Amino acid sequence: MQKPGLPEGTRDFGPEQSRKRNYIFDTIRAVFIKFGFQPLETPAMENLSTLTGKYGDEGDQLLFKILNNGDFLQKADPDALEARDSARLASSISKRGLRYDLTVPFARFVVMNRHALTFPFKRYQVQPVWRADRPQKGRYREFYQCDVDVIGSDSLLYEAELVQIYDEAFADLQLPVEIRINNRKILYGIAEVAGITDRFTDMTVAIDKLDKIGFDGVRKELSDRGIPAAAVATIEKILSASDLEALQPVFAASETGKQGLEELEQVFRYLEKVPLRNEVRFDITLARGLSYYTGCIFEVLAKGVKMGSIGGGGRYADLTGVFGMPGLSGVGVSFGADRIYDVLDMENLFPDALTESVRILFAAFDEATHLYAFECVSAVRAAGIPADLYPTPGKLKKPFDYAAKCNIPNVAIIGETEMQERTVTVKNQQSGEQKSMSLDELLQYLSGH
RNA sequence: GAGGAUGUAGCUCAGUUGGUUAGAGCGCUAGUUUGUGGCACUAGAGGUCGGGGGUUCGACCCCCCUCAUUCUCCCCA
Repeated sequence: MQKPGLPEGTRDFGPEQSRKRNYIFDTIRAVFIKFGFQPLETPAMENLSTLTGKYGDEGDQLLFKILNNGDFLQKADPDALEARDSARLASSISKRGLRYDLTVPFARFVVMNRHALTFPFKRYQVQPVWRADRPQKGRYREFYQCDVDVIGSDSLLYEAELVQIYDEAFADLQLPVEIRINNRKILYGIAEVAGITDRFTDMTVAIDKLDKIGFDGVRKELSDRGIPAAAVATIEKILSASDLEALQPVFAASETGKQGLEELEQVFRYLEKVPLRNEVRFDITLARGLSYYTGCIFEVLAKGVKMGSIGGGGRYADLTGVFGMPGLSGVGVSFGADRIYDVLDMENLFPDALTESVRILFAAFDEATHLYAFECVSAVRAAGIPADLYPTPGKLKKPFDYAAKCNIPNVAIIGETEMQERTVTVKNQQSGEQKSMSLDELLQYLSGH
């Protein structure tokens, strides 16, 4: 006999967890649909050529690769095999990999189906993704993303809609969040003003850590990355500006920076027109890792909870370009369902009703009454009410025990008398109240209890 | 990729400086007037102590190796 186990960083979801997860998915999906997004599903695996080079060097290393079928070593690169060079060998023995996110497969889909799509194309996608990261708290190797993207328009209307979607979905989930927004062009403008456009990435990585390591830490990080002291001083001065207005004079010398400012102002002009239930905040230090973002970027943090971001996204001016379809701008955001689950669980924010499986359990005493009970449970089900029949007739201890453990609120007792009178005796598990009623009365009773 | 922690019953964990037959709680099964659950009581099943090697008269305990899980850093949802 072998010991059963699960691969590192993956999990089973039992009935209760699944119900809670579906609650999250359903809530988010309903908002997506309301905003006019259309469903899309893509395969778990993609050609590696589709995935590699889209997420930076680190991302490439986190891709799960799938071993080719058949006698793959026969066709393996003999030199790489001899040299034990895994990186080089991989391409000759693996041509497919598990998807790393939902955005790149979406871009591939758009390019392949451009003839059939009407732009701007709004799609949502709720599927698992896989990353060969070292698992830890709030980080898994298999996790779900709920993505919404619009492709084929550079209108800032969509940035505003996506903020609204975040706001509404988290309000529906009763989870207070802070939605942070920034613009890649503002970050580039900082680099321009500081005269270090060649060190743009180093700069963003460093200032992204501001709320974690403070100004002193950022200063050190910038210096360590070889950015001159004068530039560090300039950056620090710009970072201390907390609102958009204060940045106006700073970007007098940066066309890109100015443009970033204008974009954010436009987004806020839209948002001023609608009521929002969560805090939306401009955060100049927000950077985000993925290299394809070009305009607005977003991040969502749960308030008062120690957990990484539970959502993020941004504008990418030319994601489809690598697949041979340039000039198509897109913007999208993602909900990290598994982290949202962890936060809702920690904060006890799941609705109580989620634990209920069926409304009523039928229990009978012998073969004859069991048959009548089967008739009854079928009638209840036919009325669209979830119901169950305990499989073995006999003493009532077992079915009552079962009902208690499965959180079933009503138990119907079916005995000789009930069968004769064509009634059922229903006990409410919570109040202990018990009464006899006809089947019609039962249906009415159940729709209320 | 770097570093730490933990592996003992189905689950959560005790286990003395190394000493006879390895424990508890929960869960499970069966009972406690054969038409009534959560509670209580009684009885019972269930472990090659992650695996391999070593030290020792003797190892759950000490040493080495290995596997698995988990946490932190990097990075991310």
